[in-house]
Amino acid sequence: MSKAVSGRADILPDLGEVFRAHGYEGTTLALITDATGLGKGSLYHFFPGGKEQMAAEVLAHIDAWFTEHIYAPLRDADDPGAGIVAMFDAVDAYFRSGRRVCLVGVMALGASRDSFAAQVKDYFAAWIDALAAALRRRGDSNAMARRKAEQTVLEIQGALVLSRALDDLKVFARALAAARARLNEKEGAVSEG
Amino acid sequence: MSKAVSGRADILPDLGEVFRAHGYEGTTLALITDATGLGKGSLYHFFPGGKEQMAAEVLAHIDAWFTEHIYAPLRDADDPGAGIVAMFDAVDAYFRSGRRVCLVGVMALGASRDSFAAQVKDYFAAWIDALAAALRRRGDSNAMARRKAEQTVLEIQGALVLSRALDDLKVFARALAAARARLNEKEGAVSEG
DNA sequence: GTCTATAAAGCGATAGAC
DNA sequence: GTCTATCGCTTTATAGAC
Repeated sequence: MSKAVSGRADILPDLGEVFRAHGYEGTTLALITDATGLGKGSLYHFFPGGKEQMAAEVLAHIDAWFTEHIYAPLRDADDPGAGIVAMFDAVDAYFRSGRRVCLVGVMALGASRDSFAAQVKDYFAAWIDALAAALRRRGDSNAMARRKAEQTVLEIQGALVLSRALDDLKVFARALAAARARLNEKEGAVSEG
Repeated sequence: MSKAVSGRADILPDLGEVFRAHGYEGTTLALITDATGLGKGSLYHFFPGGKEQMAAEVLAHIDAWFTEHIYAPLRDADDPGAGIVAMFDAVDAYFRSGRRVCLVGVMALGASRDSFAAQVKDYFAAWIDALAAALRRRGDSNAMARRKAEQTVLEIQGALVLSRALDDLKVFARALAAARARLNEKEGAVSEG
C-alpha cells in the first residue's frame, strides 16, 4: 500500500506496525517499503542509522503516546480513579481489544532486547510508576500500590500473549475486565507474594 | 561449543535454546551450528525440512515435556492439590525462575505464529484444560475452574515478559508466588470478568 | 553421518543521478 | 527527497566427496 507522506514522523506509525507484525529480526527493508511506499533512498534519508534507528524511534514514539494518553492522566487527573478508568479504556483501544500486540513486549522477549533494553525497561517502569502513583493517591499504601500496579501491567502483557496464542479475543476482554474490577476492590485484591 | 551427539533427538534441547534466545526469524543455521556443533550437512540430514521442521520438532518436544511433567500430574494425581503444587514447582524450574523465556509465547507473538499456530494453540489449550481439570476435581465449578486456569497461565506468561523487560527476576518470583497463593484460596480468587 | 564447496536469493546499506 | 544500480555480506539449501 502506498501512501503520501510528507515528514518522517508521519511514517512512524506504519513503521511500528511492521515491527509489531514481524518482530525486529523479521522486519526487512522490503517489508518497510511495502508498508510505507518509501524506497531505500528515502528511508536512509530519514533514518541514516538504518533499521536500528527506525526501531528506536518507533519505541520512542510509542513511549510518548503512552506518556501523554496513559501515564500523565494517571499522575495528574484530579480524580485518580478516573485516571485508572481512562487507562483501561486507552489500553483496550490501543491494543484493539487484543488484535494488536505490544511491540515493547515483543522486543523484551526477543534477542533485539539487548539493543533496546533501556527503552524497554523505561516503558514498563514508567507504566508501573504512574499506575502506582494513582493507586497511592487513592489511598493504597506505597507497597500495596506498587504490587497492584506491577500485577496489572503483567496481566495486560499476559493477556496479549494468551489471546493471540489461542486466537481468541475474549481472553483479552476477560482479563482486562478482571483487572479493572480488581483495582476497584478495597482490600487485598492482589495476593501476597 | 561443540558436543558429542549421537541421535537427532539429543540435539532438540540445544536447538530449543537457540530458538528461545533469538526467535524463529532471528535463528540462523550458523547459530545452530555454533550451539550444536553440527554442520549443515548433518542438520539437513536430520531435518530435511530445514529450519521450519527444526522449530516444529522443538515445539513438539516441549509439548511432550509439559504433558509428562505438568499436564499429566494435574489430571491424574490422586490429590489434585498436589498436582497444582507440582505444576508451580515444575514451572519455576523449567523457566529457571524467570531466566528462561517461553518459546511458545515467543512464537505466539511473532510472525512465525502463522506457521505454528496449531502447535501454539494446542500447548496453551492443553495447559488450561489440565489445570482446570485439577481445580474442578478440587471442588470448583466448571466455569470457575476454567476462569482460574486461564488467569493463572496468563499470569505466568505476563510474568515472563515483564520480568525479562525489567531485567528483574523478583518480578517472576512474586507473580508465581501470588498465583500459587491465589489458587489456594477458597472463594472468588479471580474477579468476575 | 559429516565435511567442504557452492549455488541462488535476500539482506542491510551506500552512491550518485535527477 | 526519491530513484536506480550496486556493493558486500549472510541467508537457506543443495551437491558430492569421504
